[in-house]
Amino acid sequence: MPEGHTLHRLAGSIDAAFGESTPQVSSPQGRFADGATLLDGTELMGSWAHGKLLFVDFADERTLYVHLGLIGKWFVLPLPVPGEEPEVAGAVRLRLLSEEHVADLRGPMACQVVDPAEVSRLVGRQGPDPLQPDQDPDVAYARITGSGRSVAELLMDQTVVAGVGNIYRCEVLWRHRVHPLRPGRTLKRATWQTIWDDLVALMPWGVRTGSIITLDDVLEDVRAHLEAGDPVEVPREFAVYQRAGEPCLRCGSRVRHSVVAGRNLFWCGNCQRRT
DNA sequence: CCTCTATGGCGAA
DNA sequence: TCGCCCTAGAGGC
Repeated sequence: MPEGHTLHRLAGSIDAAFGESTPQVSSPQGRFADGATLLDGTELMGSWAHGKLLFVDFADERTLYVHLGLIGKWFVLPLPVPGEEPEVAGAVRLRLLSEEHVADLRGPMACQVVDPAEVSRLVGRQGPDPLQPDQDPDVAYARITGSGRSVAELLMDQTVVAGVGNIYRCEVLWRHRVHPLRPGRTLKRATWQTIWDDLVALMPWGVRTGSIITLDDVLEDVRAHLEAGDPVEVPREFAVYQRAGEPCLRCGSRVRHSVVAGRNLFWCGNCQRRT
């Protein structure tokens, strides 16, 4: 699940469930025992994200920094029975518990208590985040334009753009007909601006729904349901991601696949051009 | 039961 | 470029 939208959505959930309260903090699995002890009994001020980095601010300048990595998951749920702690299932690194909510964190790549200087350092290394206001896409373009690295690689580099993962990467390149293996230096400023604007438009729907939406017809459907106040179930449909060998939704040509820098890359060999 | 995979990222070679 | 870390769920036998 974890591309940037997941973390921003989580930050919102944690804020809503635990903001300005003092949850019990524990580490049922034991691997975050010291950190849990440090935070337990401290007021949780609020939660926020930059790209794929998630922060939970506690009092006394203590911040919980979490990176889900590839397989981490954090479930924030209302208690089935208020006031009654649910049993722990699986390897729960960190649990937040209030009278009304529980939040179980499993399998994160990073889970640690950091000070404000470390927060600045971590965020300072990140590129602009399409999910936040007042971000500067030129900071990203400055790193793209001179680079011999592929556009695919650059889009996944969190120091270039923060929050884009493999799905948004593959899909947004398809949407703008950009071949993923083009060197960054061949990407025109206007094309980058279009890609950035598209991420700014698309990713909030991921935050809203909890699912990555990159197909316009899916987006229209979801928008209509939300406006009507209907419950929405977002179909897991993509243009190229994990569709190797299937026909491109735009031109019918076969979707290509290759492993680049250890990650699956998908694109249409016909309508995504190298030039 | 086992093996494989995943929307990440790090460090060693 | 590769191996490795973290976890759960799916699929094969």
